[in-house]
Amino acid sequence: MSVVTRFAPSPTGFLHIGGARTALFSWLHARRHGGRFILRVEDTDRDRSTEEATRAILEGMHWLGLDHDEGPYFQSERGERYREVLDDWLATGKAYYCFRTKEELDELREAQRARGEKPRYDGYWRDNDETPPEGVTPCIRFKNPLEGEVVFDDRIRGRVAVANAELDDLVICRSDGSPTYNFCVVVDDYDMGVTDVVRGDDHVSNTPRQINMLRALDVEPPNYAHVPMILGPDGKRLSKRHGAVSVMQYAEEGYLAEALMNYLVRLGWAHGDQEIFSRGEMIEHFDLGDVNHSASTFNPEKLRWLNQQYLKSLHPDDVAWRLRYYLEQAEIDPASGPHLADLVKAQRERSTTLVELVESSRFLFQDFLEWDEKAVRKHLGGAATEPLERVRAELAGLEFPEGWNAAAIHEAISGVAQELELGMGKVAQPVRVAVSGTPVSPPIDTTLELLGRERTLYRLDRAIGRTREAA
RNA sequence: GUCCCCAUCGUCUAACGGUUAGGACACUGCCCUUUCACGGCAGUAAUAGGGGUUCGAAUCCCCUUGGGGACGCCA
Repeated sequence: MSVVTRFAPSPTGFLHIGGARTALFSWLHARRHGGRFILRVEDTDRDRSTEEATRAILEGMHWLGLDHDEGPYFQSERGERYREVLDDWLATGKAYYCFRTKEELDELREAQRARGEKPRYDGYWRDNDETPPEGVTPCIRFKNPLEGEVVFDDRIRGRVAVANAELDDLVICRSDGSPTYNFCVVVDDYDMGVTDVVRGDDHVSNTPRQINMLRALDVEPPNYAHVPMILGPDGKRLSKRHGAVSVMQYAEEGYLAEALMNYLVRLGWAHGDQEIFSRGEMIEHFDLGDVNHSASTFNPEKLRWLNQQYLKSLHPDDVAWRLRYYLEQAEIDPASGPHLADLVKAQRERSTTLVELVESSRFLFQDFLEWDEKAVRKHLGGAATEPLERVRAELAGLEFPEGWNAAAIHEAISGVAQELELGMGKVAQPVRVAVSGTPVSPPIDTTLELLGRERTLYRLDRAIGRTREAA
């Protein structure tokens, strides 16, 4: 049988790291086996679901390249089908109306907790012919088996067993007529032919209930694979209300989708000692059976490292193309500076994100107004006047653009250093501070090549003004 | 509280009964060097604790401890 997996987020917020990894594993499993990957939006809770969240999730999936073969389906559009099953179960005694009010249930649970018991519905209306109380709109509950145990073989953690005595009759339809999550999942997974349910760890305890409902539907349950949670740096579970960050936030911060995917796939899964995986390699090697059993902690440092690895290995034109967006976000006109691919080649070894790359390159597009005072004191004192003037004179002799290249610039600068019997540092650093305002930039010849002749000479003049004053 | 699950360096992980317990991030040192990086080399650092099983246990079993999840007319 061909594999069918699904990702089924509830549209109550953005797509965060945890959800993205679950989606990735599910997608990978489908791709690995040449199966289909379905996207299904679980919006049965109409109060909390928003269209905006749906869009955000779709956007995140798209950015990561997690393409679906079917959907997105919306549970909110499948009401008729749910009603049909509900009516059938009611008619055949697999489900029943429950007239317990919210208040009664709260009381019940409180008392149970006080007695040290597991809080649960007491089954009062399960087999009850009493006349229903006035004015109470009932909800519908599923008749969970009272005896025996539910066993399933989790693809990730192996055999899991839960006694039916631990399970109560859960609400499958609210008193307002809307079906609930656990019920919809069961109907949908069956209708959509899902063969492998890959989902978060937090769903293990739902699984036995869902299996019981599947049995009520008279179908065999799918395979289940519960992937462990992702923890924040504090060791606490990453959730929407606790430190979870939208994947699109990473996009905004200049991370590459490839890097994030690579980071995510290695969180809870490994293939020997391999750290870098192309999309194809992930698909080729991924196996649910190799997924770890324990939760893992999100490590931003490693993500940064990976991002730089991708920055360095991707084609410069590709990176340059993506860079435009970040330049514009930083209010930099991409046309007002060096060729972007050349810029990428020069800066990617010292940038971990595209945002960083943009910031450290700003001086190549715009005149800087702020100087790094410490660097000025150190490198633009009176002693720097002569080297700077000499360099300026040499560079002024180079024609632009034919003679303006790193090799010629390097020759000019090292020539000055030799003439003045100074180390390269004594010449290059003043020049660097002069043109960038900081003590850090790519190799000075490359920096000047990227900056261009006109800007270079202007900034050298400006700096010489300062060194003279300092003298 | 009850049920379920989990446990190798600080972090991500390798090992699928026999290894000096390997790799990666981070950290430290050295090398390279016109700065910062990149890169190279080296180093610190782990099988939670206790019992079994076995010739042999990180690996299998039990207990303890610690962590997580679930216990909704949320998903």
